[in-house]
Amino acid sequence: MGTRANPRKDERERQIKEAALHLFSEKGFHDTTIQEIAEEAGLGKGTIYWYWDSKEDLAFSLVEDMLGAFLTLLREAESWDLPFLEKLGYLVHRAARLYEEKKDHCRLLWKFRADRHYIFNPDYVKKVTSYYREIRKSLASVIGKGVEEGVIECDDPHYLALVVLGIAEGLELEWLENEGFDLEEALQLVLGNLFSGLSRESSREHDSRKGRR
Amino acid sequence: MGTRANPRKDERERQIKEAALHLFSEKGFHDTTIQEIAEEAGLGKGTIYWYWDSKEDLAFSLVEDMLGAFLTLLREAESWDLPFLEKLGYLVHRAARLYEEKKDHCRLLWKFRADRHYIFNPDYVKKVTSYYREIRKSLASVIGKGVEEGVIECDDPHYLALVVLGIAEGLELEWLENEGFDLEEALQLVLGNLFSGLSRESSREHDSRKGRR
DNA sequence: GAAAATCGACCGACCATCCGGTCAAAATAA
DNA sequence: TTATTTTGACCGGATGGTCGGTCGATTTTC
Repeated sequence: MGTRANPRKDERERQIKEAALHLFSEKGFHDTTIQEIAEEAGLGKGTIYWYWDSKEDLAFSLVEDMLGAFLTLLREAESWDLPFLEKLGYLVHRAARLYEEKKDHCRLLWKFRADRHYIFNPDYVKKVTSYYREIRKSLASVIGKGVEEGVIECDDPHYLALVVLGIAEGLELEWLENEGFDLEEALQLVLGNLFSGLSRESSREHDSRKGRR
Repeated sequence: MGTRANPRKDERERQIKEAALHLFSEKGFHDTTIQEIAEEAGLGKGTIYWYWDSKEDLAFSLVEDMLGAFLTLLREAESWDLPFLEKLGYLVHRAARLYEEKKDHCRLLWKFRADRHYIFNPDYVKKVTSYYREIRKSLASVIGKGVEEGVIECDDPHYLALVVLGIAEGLELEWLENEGFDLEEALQLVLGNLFSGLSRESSREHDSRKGRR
């Protein structure tokens, strides 16, 4: 029994996601109502439930869009054939560009991040957590190659990945909250100095801080 | 109408704040109910409204406790009579200790931060924003003294303060989310390399990144 | 090719529930 | 007794999700 294809499916999903992204990123999960999303999309409330199972479900698809894009970039970076420091610089450039392109997604992730456990049910939380873990692993692998190359000294690339992601997130926050803040410039400044510190310290005999745990 | 002082006032406020801190920091603002706070404090729901005007009001007093403590530390630091790099190192030490002591406050601030505009009414938001502004100003002043001392080169201490706070917040997040992450060590590593980069670059002739906007 | 039958996208009134805040009354202290 | 403190039943507003129904488009039938 040939079920009819829905010719408007893509357009509807786009409409709804666009409206949801706009509202969630501005007001957070709890203060955005399905009613508002429907209104902004120019559709009836019930229509949203035709395409998604729940408010949670809709929200998650937006989270996944961003985390997936970022993870994809990192995976790509793992295979770039560049000297470590250049690779890192280019990665920062690409990441900053991605953030710029998906600024609303960034805002949304930020709003959801703190209490993702109380927005999402355990299954979704597991998925989100797994994205973050994969992101850390991928970055750790990039850093690990830098260690192999002998460019930096670091006993625990996974720890350093954590630090780098922390820096990135903190600066991302400043970028979101301060008009005119140049995210890429700040990242290059801080990470540049961090890694040049880690490489210099490995040639001199220095104190004990070498990105170990 | 000689109003009697309420001998239980302090104890009650402590009980309620303690319960609220615990619940807000764990579940965020929206998913914590007044009922739950009252239960955990071992009091009736109405009693909370004897001591505070609203849920918002109670939440704000906890935010203020932390922001106030941090700002006080920074103001103190402004008056320490130490060479810049030592002052900064000690400040990081003290800040890390404060965070450790008030870890639940940190969690709470973090949960509230993203959507403070939708938790608090405009008056409270103004107060919170003003705390953050004062914190930036105070840190910028500390950094400014480092510039005056000639220890670092930096065209815009206010911008650098933003970057440093971003780093601190990002690493704070990793610390909150990763058991065993040593916040002070990470901060010293990253800020140490950042500032030693900024001082080295000012003695050599280097490229254009010098913590300017 | 026109009428009839079927389908499925869409709608929005409605329901069940939740929760911040109120208040009258009870308990306690002075 | 009077003033203060505490309580929790109750109120009203809000909202996520449901579901019966509509209607235009597609398919079938003649």
